[in-house]
Amino acid sequence: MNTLSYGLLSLISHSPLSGYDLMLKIQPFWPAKHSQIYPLLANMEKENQVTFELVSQSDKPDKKVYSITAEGIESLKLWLTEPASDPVMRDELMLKAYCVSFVDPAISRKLFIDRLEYYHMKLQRYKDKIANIQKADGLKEGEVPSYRSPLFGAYILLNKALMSCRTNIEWCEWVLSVIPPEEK
Amino acid sequence: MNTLSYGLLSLISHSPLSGYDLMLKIQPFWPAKHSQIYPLLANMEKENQVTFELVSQSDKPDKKVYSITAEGIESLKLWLTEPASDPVMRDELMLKAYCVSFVDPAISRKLFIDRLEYYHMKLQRYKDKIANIQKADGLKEGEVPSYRSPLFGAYILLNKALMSCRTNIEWCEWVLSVIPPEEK
DNA sequence: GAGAGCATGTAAGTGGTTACATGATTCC
DNA sequence: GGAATCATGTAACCACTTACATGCTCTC
Repeated sequence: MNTLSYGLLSLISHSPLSGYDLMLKIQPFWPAKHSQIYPLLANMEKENQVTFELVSQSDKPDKKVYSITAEGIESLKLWLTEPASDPVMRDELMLKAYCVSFVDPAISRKLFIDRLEYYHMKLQRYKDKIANIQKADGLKEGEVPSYRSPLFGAYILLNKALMSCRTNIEWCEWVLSVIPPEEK
Repeated sequence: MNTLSYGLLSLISHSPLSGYDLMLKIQPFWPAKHSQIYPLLANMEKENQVTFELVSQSDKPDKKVYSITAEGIESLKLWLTEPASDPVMRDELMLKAYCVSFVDPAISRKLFIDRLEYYHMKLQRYKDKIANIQKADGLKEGEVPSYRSPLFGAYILLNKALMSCRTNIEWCEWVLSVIPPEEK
């Protein structure tokens, strides 16, 4: 059971999901490819943390839908009592930013303009998701789901994503404002 | 030449550094252990991206101090013209946050209190560093080094670190304000 | 019929961590 | 003498990515 396994278990704990669904859902919090996820699910099934059910679909291929077991819930609770390890952020733009002085402002600006676009795209997606949660829980704007609501976790996470995204946008715009517009 | 190699090259481009120094300096932007860095430096030396000089020290063990070559500078410039790959963030706290509802508020609170302390520590370190840069470049509070200054990159990066840190602190405090204080 | 999305898996290779190994120097 | 920091390296292992492989279903 590594960190990604616990992450998958977290998602499954809220509602049964297929490996494919898990792969899509976990991206914002812990990027992982399907090739990493499927073997972990098989292991967790062997260790009775999850069970699966084969679900036939008429409009799509069949799938394995995983559910958490009582044993899995206990593992999750135990894991939550342990301190979280330090966050790891790896961003090539940070490395490039360190030596932008070597190249023309136009080249530097492009890096930050691209990144700005990336964050604007993310921002819109997070906004949509948070609106969905509020609709699902019948909440008004800015109202927070109750601590015991299964949506509480998703809500605080989306807020974090939203806040980080806005900060990143602010930073990119500031950097663009301090890079000279042109140079020959 | 992978991303970490270019990151090392970025740092070396500003001033000659030993493998040990590089290991310490690159942590905030691209965490890496010495065991990963030393072999990459040896490779880059073989490919004439960097050269090293053995420096004897009286108060400390001898070291290899690496400098960038003309060829290395060209590689850096070329790398800067390529778009930066998407940032990767992996934070165990995000996964735990998703299922905090399963445990008592006291256990959840601890996770965020610990993280808050972590970010406060970081914040102080970044503040100190930014003050050092402004002193080194003879700048006033809020004044930005010129684009061509070798400190420009470090300055914008430290600002990013500072802003992100503050946003994370804000988020942790908000989460603590929406987790009920106790429960029996 | 081709392409895109859904769905699951394995194999090979790279990136990154932990552990092993050594040794100098300084401070307590 | 022991612990901490500086300094460099290798080996084994785990995490992660890319590529290979297969097949269903829907839309154009």
